[in-house]
Amino acid sequence: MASAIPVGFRALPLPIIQLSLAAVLKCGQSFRWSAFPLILADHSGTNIDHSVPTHEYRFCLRDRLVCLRQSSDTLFYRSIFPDSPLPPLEEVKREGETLIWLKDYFQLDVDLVKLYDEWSTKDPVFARLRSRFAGIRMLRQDPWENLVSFICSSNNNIARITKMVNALCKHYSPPLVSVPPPSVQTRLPSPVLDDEGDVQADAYHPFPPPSRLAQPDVASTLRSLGFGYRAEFIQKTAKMLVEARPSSPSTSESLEPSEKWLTTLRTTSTEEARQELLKFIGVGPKVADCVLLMSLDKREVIPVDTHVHQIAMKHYGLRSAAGGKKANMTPKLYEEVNQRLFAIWGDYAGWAHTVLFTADLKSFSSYGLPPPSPVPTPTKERRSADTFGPALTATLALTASPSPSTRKRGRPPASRTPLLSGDQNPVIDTQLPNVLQTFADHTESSEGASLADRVKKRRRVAKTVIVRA
DNA sequence: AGAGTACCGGTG
DNA sequence: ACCGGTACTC
Repeated sequence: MASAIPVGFRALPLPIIQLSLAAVLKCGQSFRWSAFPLILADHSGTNIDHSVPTHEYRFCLRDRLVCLRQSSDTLFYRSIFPDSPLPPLEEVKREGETLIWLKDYFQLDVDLVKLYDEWSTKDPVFARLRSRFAGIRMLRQDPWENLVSFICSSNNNIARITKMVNALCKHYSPPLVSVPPPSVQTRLPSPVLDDEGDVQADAYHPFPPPSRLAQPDVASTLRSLGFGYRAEFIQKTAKMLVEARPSSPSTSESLEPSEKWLTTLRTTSTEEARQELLKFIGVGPKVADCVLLMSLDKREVIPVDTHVHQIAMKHYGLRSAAGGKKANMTPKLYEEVNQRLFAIWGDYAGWAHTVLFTADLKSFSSYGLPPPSPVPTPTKERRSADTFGPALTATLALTASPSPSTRKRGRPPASRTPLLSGDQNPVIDTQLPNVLQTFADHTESSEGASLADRVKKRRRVAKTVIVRA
């Protein structure tokens, strides 16, 4: 049965193995996507029909709410604006913009299957996972939102980070639109009586700009919102950013200068960008690396936390001097883990790391069998005891990591096969010209700088930090 | 320099 | 206790 296009949506042909919304939007990259079930869970719990979307996902941008649904071979999208409905011509134009945003945000010009193939040949551990954890790719997020979100992430869990980020948006930016949740389809023809009049619309708030969070009272307010000690971090970081690049009074609608500056770090070297990020309060090695990877195009960067450390020890033969479970994450250890994993995965190591990381989330331990299926119900995030499923005790005969001087980081994109096959019917998007911004060719000249080195130097002394050549 | 500790909630 | 870390001190 040819899957019907949901009313109001447009269709983009896209195999689910290239992008699994269910996995990617809920695995701790972005914390601002909301998910709605579209189908009442049937009691058997089996035989889920993947030709029909099971969920709708929503994300609030500056000027529009983006709504997504996904079937096994199609991504459905639509936008909702404060002033909709729009004139037909205007709507076509705006949906074109949304499509461009989608391709950029999901980095759809990167062939994920090709990457999976490459990782599989290099890494038997990955090869065993790939079928169960397909479609997990790196988002290309807004750097400012990404930075704030991951300042929140320190010593924290996904559920709480999500609450915090949502509270922050609700408190510091006005609602853009209010939209009722999508209607749920029941399997049986007898419709459950839903008091149609009572369905309350959810308000969607964009992410607030730096200037809004730079105000002094923000710290105490965020504290009262449950941010803990991160409240001060956020306010101080916003203040630093705004003071370094003040907004001119006239800029109203576009990005603030500080946001634009953050985005320019996409075209700088990884090391240079990292040093800039480490200047901010509340940003240490882990958070900096998350931002580098998730919004600044540094796809080779592997953020190392205790879980990644565990994974490296369990599956990749990492035996640290200070090994053992209770080893503190020292800069030295951080670099060890980082280097070991980079040696295995190479250029897109950060992307590979995210697949493994997601696979290690308990909420994804039951992530469908091949081909990928949506996550059952958002369960609580937790690490699974036996990660990666049964029989993964393969000890790897790992070759020694390349010396720091030989390791190459940040090479230009490798695989760029277009995924989107075009020409469908009018409602379906045809292949658009590739308007996506491609990565700048930031070939590293500073290969010698090890993480251990760069972590040593601390913020505020950063003026002394010179990127080595 | 490198190790140790406090920190804000939440979870097990 | 443990935690998807960081700032600060010694």
